[in-house]
Amino acid sequence: MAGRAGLTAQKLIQAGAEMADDLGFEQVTLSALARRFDVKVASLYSHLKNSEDLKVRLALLALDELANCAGEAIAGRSGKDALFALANAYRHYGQAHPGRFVAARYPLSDEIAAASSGVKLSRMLGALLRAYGLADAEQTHAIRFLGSVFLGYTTLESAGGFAHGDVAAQASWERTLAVLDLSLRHWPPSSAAV
Amino acid sequence: MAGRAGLTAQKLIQAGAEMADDLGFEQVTLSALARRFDVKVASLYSHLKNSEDLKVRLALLALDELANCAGEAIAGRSGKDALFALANAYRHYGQAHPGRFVAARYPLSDEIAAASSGVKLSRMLGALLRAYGLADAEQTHAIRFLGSVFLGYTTLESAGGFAHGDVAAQASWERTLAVLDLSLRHWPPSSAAV
DNA sequence: CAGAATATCCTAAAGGTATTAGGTTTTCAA
DNA sequence: TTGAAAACCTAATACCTTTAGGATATTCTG
Repeated sequence: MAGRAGLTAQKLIQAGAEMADDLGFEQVTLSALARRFDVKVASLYSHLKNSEDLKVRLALLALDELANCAGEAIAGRSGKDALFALANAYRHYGQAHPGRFVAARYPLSDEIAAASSGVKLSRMLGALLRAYGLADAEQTHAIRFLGSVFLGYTTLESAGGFAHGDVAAQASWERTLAVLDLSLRHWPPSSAAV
Repeated sequence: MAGRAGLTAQKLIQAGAEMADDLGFEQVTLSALARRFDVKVASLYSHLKNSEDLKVRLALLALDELANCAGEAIAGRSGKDALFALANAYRHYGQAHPGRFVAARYPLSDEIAAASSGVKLSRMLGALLRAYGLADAEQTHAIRFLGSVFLGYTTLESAGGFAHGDVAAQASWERTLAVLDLSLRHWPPSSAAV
């Protein structure tokens, strides 16, 4: 490798991730990144395709870190224990890395999403569900349900949705986890009405 | 009123909402809006404070429409019927107005959020919950849970999260509704573990 | 090791969006 | 009718993004 600043896509993404957590995902621009490395903006195009590419790679990084955290959390656990561990890992990642967490929700194309660690997360949920003994046909539904709750709750919480300071968010979270476990243990038959 | 184009904050917001549904929320810029009305960008500053103001007002419009839809849906219903009606209204609004739906998730400051129709939605959920006979202390938790599921599910669905085309999204939604009803009917006691 | 190939970084230029500071014209009301 | 207020404009500034093409350093190769 050559050059004077020793840039790398890796370094740029990493710096972008830190910048996202510090200043917010929307503040992570090519210009800001160039300033950070004391380099001209055009120079970044040797390492990144464009601005969109930067955001996508940040999303992929965040999804990967999230999947790793979740993976470590559920290691050696199963059933309710695994469910709670994964859920807590998910939530804690969002609290520790708010910018990356927003990045993880950046819309990806179908192909890119299919190759991302998002599918790892999805598979972990599937594996975790086996302990609950759901019918095969219900697996996908349950995975979607869990994903919805995790995404929705953490989004609301990180956006200050219910940070009124009054009722403890921690208590709501615990109730949410209990409800998830209860739902999976009593998963409804496919006769549900609209 | 004077001028030649007869602009109004109202008209601008309305046009912005339509533009959001047609082209995407992120495409709704002051420039695009000015082009639409064949007016110079600077002219918009007579009606809107700035770009942020536009987005906030679009968010408020969307939240208001959403609350109205939900309100109509639950009129004359209660319990499970009301829950399903509200949930379906929420989801259908998102499908009919994808751009506005994204706008509704635009982060608002605490004061603005407190004055938005988001609180109406929240109160509707609370009213709906009464039929389930939850303890007072559990109301807030349950509202947050429902809000999380609605937000999470519709976000994932509208983002193509599980639009793989294979497993029907409608079936997952029905299962989700059934699970919500079940959860509220068997709401766990406050002894939930972490 | 010399020269070629390549990757890195730069300057320059163009195009888009946002914002502010002024003017000019239109409308409305006293 | 005339003057204030509102609507709209020109002009200028400031970012951010992207492409084109040039210069320099590194690395590969013979």
